[in-house]
Order: sequence, then C-alpha cells, then structure tokens
Amino acid sequence: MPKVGMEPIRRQQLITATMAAIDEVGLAETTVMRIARHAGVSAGIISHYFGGKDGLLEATMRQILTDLSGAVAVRRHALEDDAPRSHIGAIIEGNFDRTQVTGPAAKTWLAFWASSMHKPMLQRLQNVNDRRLYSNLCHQFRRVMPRAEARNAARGLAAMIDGLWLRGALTPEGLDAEEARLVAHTYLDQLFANLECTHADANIYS
Amino acid sequence: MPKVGMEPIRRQQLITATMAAIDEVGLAETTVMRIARHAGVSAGIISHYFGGKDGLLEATMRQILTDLSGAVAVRRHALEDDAPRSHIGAIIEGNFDRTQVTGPAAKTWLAFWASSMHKPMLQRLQNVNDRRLYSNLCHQFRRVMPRAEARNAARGLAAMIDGLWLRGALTPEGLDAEEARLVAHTYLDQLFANLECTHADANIYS
DNA sequence: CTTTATTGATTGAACGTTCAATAAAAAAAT
DNA sequence: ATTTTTTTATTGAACGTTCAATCAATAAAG
Repeated sequence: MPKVGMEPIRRQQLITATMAAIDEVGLAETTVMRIARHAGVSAGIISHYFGGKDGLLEATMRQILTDLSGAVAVRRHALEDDAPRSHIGAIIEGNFDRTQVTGPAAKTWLAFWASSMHKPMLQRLQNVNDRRLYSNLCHQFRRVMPRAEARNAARGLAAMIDGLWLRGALTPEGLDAEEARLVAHTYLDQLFANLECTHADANIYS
Repeated sequence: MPKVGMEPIRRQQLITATMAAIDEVGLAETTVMRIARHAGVSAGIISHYFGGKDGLLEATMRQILTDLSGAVAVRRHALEDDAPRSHIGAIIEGNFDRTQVTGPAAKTWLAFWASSMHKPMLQRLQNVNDRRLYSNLCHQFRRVMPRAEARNAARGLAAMIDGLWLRGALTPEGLDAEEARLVAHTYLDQLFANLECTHADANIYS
C-alpha cells in the first residue's frame, strides 16, 4: 500500500490516535502498540515518523496547545468592538472551545499537564501558553483598573478557567461547556459591575 | 533489626517516601525500588504492607485527601462567628494549607488527580472530596443569595481554588500560598460587595 | 532499478511480585 | 538465668511480563 506523500497523513493519524488512546486508558497505559492499532498501522512506524514515543507525545501536546491558541485568536480577530470586556469574553469563549472541549482532547490535556511537571520540554510548551493567557488577560484588565487589581483579576480568571477544565476532565460526563462559560462570564460580570459600583458608591469591603 | 509494632511506622515511612519520589521524578517514573530506597527499606516490603504498588498509591492519595479535609475542618470549628463569609473564608484557608502547600504534597496531588481519570478507586476518592467542597460552599452561599446564584458562586470558587493549585503545582517555584489566598479572598470580597451593591443600587448587568 | 513506505519478529532493559531464607525479638520451657 | 521455640520483620535474588526500539525484509511507486 505504500504511496508517496504519506508523511503528513500518517503524522496526523498518529496524533489523533494518541489522543484517542489517552482518552481510553490514560497516559500511563498508552503503549505504542495501542496507538498503532488505533491508527491501523504497525508499531514501528512511530519511531520512523516521530523518532520514538516521546516525539509523538510532544507533537500531540503541541497540537493541542496550537488548537487552543487558534480558537482564542480567531474569536479575538472577529470582534467588532475593541472593548476590554469583549476581548476578555473572547478569551473565555476560545478557552471553552478548544476544538472539542468534550472528548479525547480534554483528558489528554490534563494528562500532559500533569506529565509536564517532570518533562522539561513539555513544561516549556505549557509555560509559553500559560504566560500568554495571563498576559493577555492582564493587558485587557489594565485598561479598566489599576495594575494591582488587574493582576489579581487576571490571575483569578486564569485559575478559574483552568479549574473548570480540570473539574470537567474528571467528571465522567465530561465538561459542561455551557455551564463553564456561564460561571466564567458571571465572574467577569461581577468584576465589571463592581467597578461601576465602587464609582457610584463608597466601597464597603477592602 | 526486626522489632515488633513496626507496621504503623513503616506504613507512614512508605507513604512519605512515595510523595517524595513522585515529587522528584513524577508518578510515571516512580518505581517500587525508588520508593523503597527513599524509605531505606527493601522493595519487597511494599507488597507485604500494602499488598502491592497500587495499594501504596491508594493509601498515599487517601492520606493527602484526609489531610486536606482535616485542615478545612479545623479552621471551621475554630470560627468565632457563624457568618457565611467566615465559613467560606475558612474553607479557602484550609484549602491553601493542605499540610504543606509547598513541596511533595502539591505535585503528588496533581499526579493523582490526573491518574484518577482512569482508575475507578482513585476516582471514587476524588469524587467524594470534590462533592464535599462544592456542597459546603453551596450551602454557605445559599444563606445570602438565591439558589441559582449560589450554585454559580460555589462552582466558580471551587474551580478557582483548584485552578490556583493546578497552576501552583506546575511553576518551578511552587505555589505562592500568600498570593493564592489573596486572589481567592478578593473573589469572595467581590461576590459580597456586589450583593450590597445590588441592594443599594439598580443592577446594571444581568 | 531506485526511492519511499511499511511491516513484524527480535532484542534488551525495566518493572512488580513472589518466596525461601534469615535474623532479631518475644515467649515459653527448662 | 539459660535455652528453646515461636512470632514478627525483612531481605534480595529469581521469575515472568511488558514495553520501546531496532532492523532486515518486503513491496508498491516513480
């Protein structure tokens, strides 16, 4: 069956198969044979295209993070207005799309996150993404509040987004994206409502 | 060197050694030999006291969750007043104590969380704990706001707490507990401030 | 006939578990 | 008090399994 130009096809097949395997049995029990079986190829092909199991895992994580960044970027570029609130809303929406919030991608994401604690290469990838999310949020918040408050708001929202994912990945039914979006947007609403409030009225707490 | 009454001592030694090993090299590369070396005993002893590696891992997770519940319970019983805000504050404080927010426990917690996606026993443990955190939060929130809002607030705060842990476990410097507490308390402040605000003033958003 | 694509059996290393052997401590017997 | 027996604690080598990586063989395509 060998035809020319199989490389991009096989690479994508194997990455998809990797996510399917991790979704099925977890990263710990994901073997090259299981991945190969999912993709309908032999085990040896993995070393041929990715240099080994680690290379395939790295490529898989890279794709998940790329998809995520893409989902956010698309929504931000599609905005009609330039209001901070709109940008932050788009970031929330993008983070709860992630190509497929439900299914293999979610569990794979968490598995890699845990794994990246002890694998420098994965940690690097994770860090770049985290920093971008945080600094994007922080930049928008700073347009409507002082630096210190903006930092807290950004940290809080970033943590909430990740936390919703974390909890969603664990529940057997998967993440309820609708509800997660509602919770995050409510938090955002409160931040902005509070802004109005403290202007009109004296601040009670703080 | 055999003395009587070693069982509780060895069990604790091995659980501590397990956390140390996971902190060092991650769950994937934590072998019984490495754990045994940490505890200064032979590998065979693990099967003797825990029936096998899985038994030791389960016992380790159980201890982490027990410590967490304890930290929250202690703070709630030490409260002077019964205000909802005080209870929720105590829950936040307890969740950022966790015996040692920094060090082995944090990484072990995340490793188990990821692992519990595909191990029914660990998943059960995790679920019991999650539900308790959520229902405690929800119960307190319901004392000051309608059901629907209380549910959202509880979900949001629970997600934020977990998200802060998740992000803290990943940064090389470990979780900055001081800052995490600040972010969570700020969220709480905003929820309550907003409550006052909507009473005194017309609600702008919603 | 050369290049590209793929297979699958083989290899070697790593791991968890088992178990016979061992030795200290405690209890019983002398 | 001394010896013997039993119990408890622990070891570490051996075993069987599993897995990732390798590579010679094979076959279609150019």
